[in-house]
Amino acid sequence: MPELPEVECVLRGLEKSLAGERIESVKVLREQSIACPSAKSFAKLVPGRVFSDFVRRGKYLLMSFDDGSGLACHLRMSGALVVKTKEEEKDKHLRVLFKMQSGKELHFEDMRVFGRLWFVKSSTKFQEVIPALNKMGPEPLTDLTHNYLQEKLATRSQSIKAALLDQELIAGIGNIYADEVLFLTGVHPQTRASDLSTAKLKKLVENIRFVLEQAIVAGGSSIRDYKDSFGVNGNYQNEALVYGRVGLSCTKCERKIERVKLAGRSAHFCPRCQRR
DNA sequence: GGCTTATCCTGGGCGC
DNA sequence: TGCGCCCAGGATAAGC
Repeated sequence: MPELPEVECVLRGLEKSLAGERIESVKVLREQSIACPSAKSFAKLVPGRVFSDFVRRGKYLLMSFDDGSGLACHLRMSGALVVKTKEEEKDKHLRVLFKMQSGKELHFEDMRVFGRLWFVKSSTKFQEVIPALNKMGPEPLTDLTHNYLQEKLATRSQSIKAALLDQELIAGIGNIYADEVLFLTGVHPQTRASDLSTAKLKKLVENIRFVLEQAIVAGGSSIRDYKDSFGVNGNYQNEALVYGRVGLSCTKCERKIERVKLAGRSAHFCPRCQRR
């Protein structure tokens, strides 16, 4: 499931493959995948545009065209943007097909149909069409500091796990990396967010950077449904320390990894290394 | 206002 | 083999 590192890997791949490419046609196979405008308008408005800039904000992919308009995408749980040739086999979960003038194809595949695409006119900013972008917290790789977290978490009574998943607090962290970061920091996921000491917050920020950077280097995670823009699975799942390891031994102390339901999500932790 | 829970959606895994 | 149930989770709406 794509989080910040996976989106970053997809973005880098798309930039390599599609910069300067002109879209010839668009076929929407599942109308639900288009958030804005209507699927019909989307298919009519996008052809003829040329990809120029590629930017990531949190888990959003923001792709600008040379005329100032743009294409935004959120992969949600199972979405993938894959560049293929027209000879390659079409995935059965193909939702939107972009054909380039050069013969390349961009496939938006999405098994669970949670992913969304937006077309943004040249006179409009991405933030005007996607309000979530206005409220999004700092980028963890570049702008996050422990002072910011300390200030924001001081009055939060919710769990630290729920807080890490809040995109308005920090952009881009999802369930997998939140669990990994908390394990490395030695913090139980159910710890009250306001209870973390300054030292723990400093360590938390360091570990957020470390885990996300490691995951990008590994090409993202392949736990469940993620693949990059070349259709290749990542390698980070081989390095996950707690996520998806319920009942297996902790890599530090050999206690069995446990799982609890928290904020509607499963939280994986070591009961000895992450005491409440 | 802060927080939790339900909802959307599909396929894989499991038990019967 | 086939059926039904449960689970996975990001964003958002609804409810407390």
